[in-house]
Amino acid sequence: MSLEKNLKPTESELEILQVLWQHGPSTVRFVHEELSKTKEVGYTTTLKLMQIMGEKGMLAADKSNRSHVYRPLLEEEHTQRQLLDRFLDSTFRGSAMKLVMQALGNRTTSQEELNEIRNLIDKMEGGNK
Amino acid sequence: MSLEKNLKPTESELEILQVLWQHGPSTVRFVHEELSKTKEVGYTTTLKLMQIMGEKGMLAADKSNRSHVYRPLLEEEHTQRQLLDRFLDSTFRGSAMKLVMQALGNRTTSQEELNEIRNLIDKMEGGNK
DNA sequence: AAGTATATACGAATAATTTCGTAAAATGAA
DNA sequence: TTCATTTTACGAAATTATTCGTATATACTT
Repeated sequence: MSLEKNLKPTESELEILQVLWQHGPSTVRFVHEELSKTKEVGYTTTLKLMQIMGEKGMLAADKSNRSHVYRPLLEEEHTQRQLLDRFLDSTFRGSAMKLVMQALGNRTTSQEELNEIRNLIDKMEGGNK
Repeated sequence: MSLEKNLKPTESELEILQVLWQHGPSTVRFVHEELSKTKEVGYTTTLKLMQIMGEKGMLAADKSNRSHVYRPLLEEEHTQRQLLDRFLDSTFRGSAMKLVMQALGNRTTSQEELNEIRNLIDKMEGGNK
């Protein structure tokens, strides 16, 4: 009975969600300008996408003003988690290990971040024994 | 000028690649039977997909026998890496840390695997200082 | 009020992906 | 050889995702 259905955002939808997660509730105009920073896209395209996302239950719109303000109904971590699970399955045949190794390997990760990860591992070991 | 172009396999194509990576060069029949274990799909659908993948340069076929034997032209780790990079960007806005934390958190990971990861981190720290 | 700018509504074209029917070729069995 | 089975070839339908043109509504400016 979760409010958050198992909606899998498409590539484009995810881009929009990212803007909303990062900047909070926004107008189509704002989202569109953010997207425009990294790719060529028409305004009505963005609008249409956000309307569709509304129908799908991914976004809610405050329509009290002329410029509707949209907010995400999907929670960021939850969605990431869901996408990660799928990705893990489809790309790494479920091996979280291989994924983590690849994600860390050949990538510069700060000392601080490495420590955070180490802490997490320590905690997990504690819980496992 | 790499032989391995920046081909992004689709969802279905990836499923086929996984079978080939895991089992080595195979006939359409074999791949199809593997896929059938987890989903409903027609034989000619699998065939068609593999033929398309051939055209795209993802697979090569040995046609000397009646049953063609396909092998992947995309290297597993390289492809995973490429997909991981995209996924990281689109889903975690580039934060490898967040991805790793999510991948490890709330997931049972064996002691052995945790140690491997710890080793990798140690090695990375060495290289960073 | 008239004109301009900006917003949403709506429908539909385009593109990408997946699916499969049907036919023809190759093989094996009766 | 004849019939049944399995395979590839080919085309196209069905589905999903993306894009955008055009119309209409709303607000702002002069």
